[in-house]
Amino acid sequence: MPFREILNRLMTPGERVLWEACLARNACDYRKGEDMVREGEHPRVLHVVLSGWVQKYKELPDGRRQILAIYMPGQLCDLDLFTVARSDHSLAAVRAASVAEISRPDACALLRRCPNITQIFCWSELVAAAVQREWMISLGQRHALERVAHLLCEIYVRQRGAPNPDDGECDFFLTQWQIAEATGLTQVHVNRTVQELRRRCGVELGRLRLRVPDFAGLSTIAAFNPNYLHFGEAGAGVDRVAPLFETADVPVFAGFPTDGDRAAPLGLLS
Amino acid sequence: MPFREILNRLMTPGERVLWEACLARNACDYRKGEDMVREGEHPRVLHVVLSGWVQKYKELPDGRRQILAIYMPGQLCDLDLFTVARSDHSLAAVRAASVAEISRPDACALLRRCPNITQIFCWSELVAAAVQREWMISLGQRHALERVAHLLCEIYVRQRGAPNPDDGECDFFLTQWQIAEATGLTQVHVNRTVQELRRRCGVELGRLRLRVPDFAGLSTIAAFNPNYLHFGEAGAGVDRVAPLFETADVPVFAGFPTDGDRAAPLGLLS
DNA sequence: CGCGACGTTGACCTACCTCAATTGGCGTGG
DNA sequence: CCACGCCAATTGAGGTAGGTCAACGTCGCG
Repeated sequence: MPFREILNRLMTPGERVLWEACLARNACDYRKGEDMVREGEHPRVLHVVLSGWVQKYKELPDGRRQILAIYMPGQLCDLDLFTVARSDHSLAAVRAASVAEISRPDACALLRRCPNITQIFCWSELVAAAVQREWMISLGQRHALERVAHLLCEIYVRQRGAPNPDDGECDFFLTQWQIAEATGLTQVHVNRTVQELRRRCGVELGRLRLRVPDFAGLSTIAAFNPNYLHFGEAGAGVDRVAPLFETADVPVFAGFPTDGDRAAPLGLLS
Repeated sequence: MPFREILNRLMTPGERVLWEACLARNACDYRKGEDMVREGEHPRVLHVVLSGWVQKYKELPDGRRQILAIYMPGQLCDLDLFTVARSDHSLAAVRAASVAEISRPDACALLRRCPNITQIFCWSELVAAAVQREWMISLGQRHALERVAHLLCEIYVRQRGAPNPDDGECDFFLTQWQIAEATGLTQVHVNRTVQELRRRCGVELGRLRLRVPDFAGLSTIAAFNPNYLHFGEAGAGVDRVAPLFETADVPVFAGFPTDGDRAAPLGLLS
């Protein structure tokens, strides 16, 4: 269930036209590893993946680097930068990638005109946060084998959808070095771990493809539970975001203080 | 710069009254470790910390547990649950804590009435995401000493504000076991690490307090850079969230397709 | 006074890291 | 079409940060 299918399902045809026109205005190509946004910069534009994958990462002063998220075609990478004076992370191409850059005014105008699009991206931002939490468990609690298996499961499911027939394949653009940066392991140890997965359930990794002949086996190793991806909830999720965007001067609940009330705050928080 | 001060600065007095009235409607007390929301449950209410700390966590089938975030008084713990059919994480008291539970209808009504409050919490959700990213670097890249030092720095700064006079103290409600669950280490190793920090820069931890006689030293060990907390940007940040909430039927940009246009989508995304 | 929760210590172990060299595939230029 | 060079994957040997297990100390509280 690739993200762009979700978008197609959630946008009206009219919205889709506006959205794609917006994307078409300014597309950029990046080479492998090239930075699109660097930590500390003032963000000027929003980035939407058109083709290839994009990585969000952060690095320590001494060069250690952690990949924080992977974005696939259709995904908006940095809604958060909309609201922040200087970026607290970097964005780079995983390998050759094409990315639409949307200027702030264009984005504002579009979102203002299509509240539904705003809601879709707010919702997808929440899903991205859920994915981050799942990565935190990997980094903090899972062993190397589980970590790598879990990453493969996630990437597979994000492209092919949840309950899958065994044996299938999908794109896979990360090098073993990048897997290492995403999982907090060493490139060498990732290599050994991948070999172990090959041995145990026939996973094939290479030539930019991932083949999974035994998804059940792989997801058992990973203790993979796809709920956190919130598939199948997209429509309902977006609807539930809606209340945040409605404004009305309604009474909040019975006995509620009115705006005229200028009583001192209760000082509840201690 | 505790979160509740930020709230006070950003809300109008009128909003503050409404907000606190909302909090006052239903306050609950929890004991140490008691769950407020369990993974997989359908979330019914939003939780705002009144006193004590709250932890967001997730656990693996075999019981390994990762603390994902710590919430302090004034913070809304689970805006994301607003939009989700079943929670993908759990919420529990770090130790005895008092928490306001806001029903969905109340929350909708309040947010509808005070868009500014919605914006404040959307912004704070973005900051929470930034904190999560910083934790990911800890989990993936930092050594034990750096990890624990970084956690202490964060907790200290979140309570006392950014540039601090050396020597100060603050609340500290985590046990060493909980520090271990947050940092992905072992309780035993956390103990040894804390002792090392005591030796190196005189940190004192105990009796629910954290004393930091040499913050500069501690933050050097941690390579702590407080930018990710986005202090001092709260007001501007909230203003920048605003465009997401404005609706208008404006032309998006020159040459933009109109709603009448029902041309097929461009098929840009590949 | 006794119990339970936290913190502390020691001995031993292993999952993963480091360093370093080698192999294989692929795109490019001759 | 081949040769070169680059990038990614692989292999080996040896080291260490941090884990495991188990016991003991200490503080606060009922």
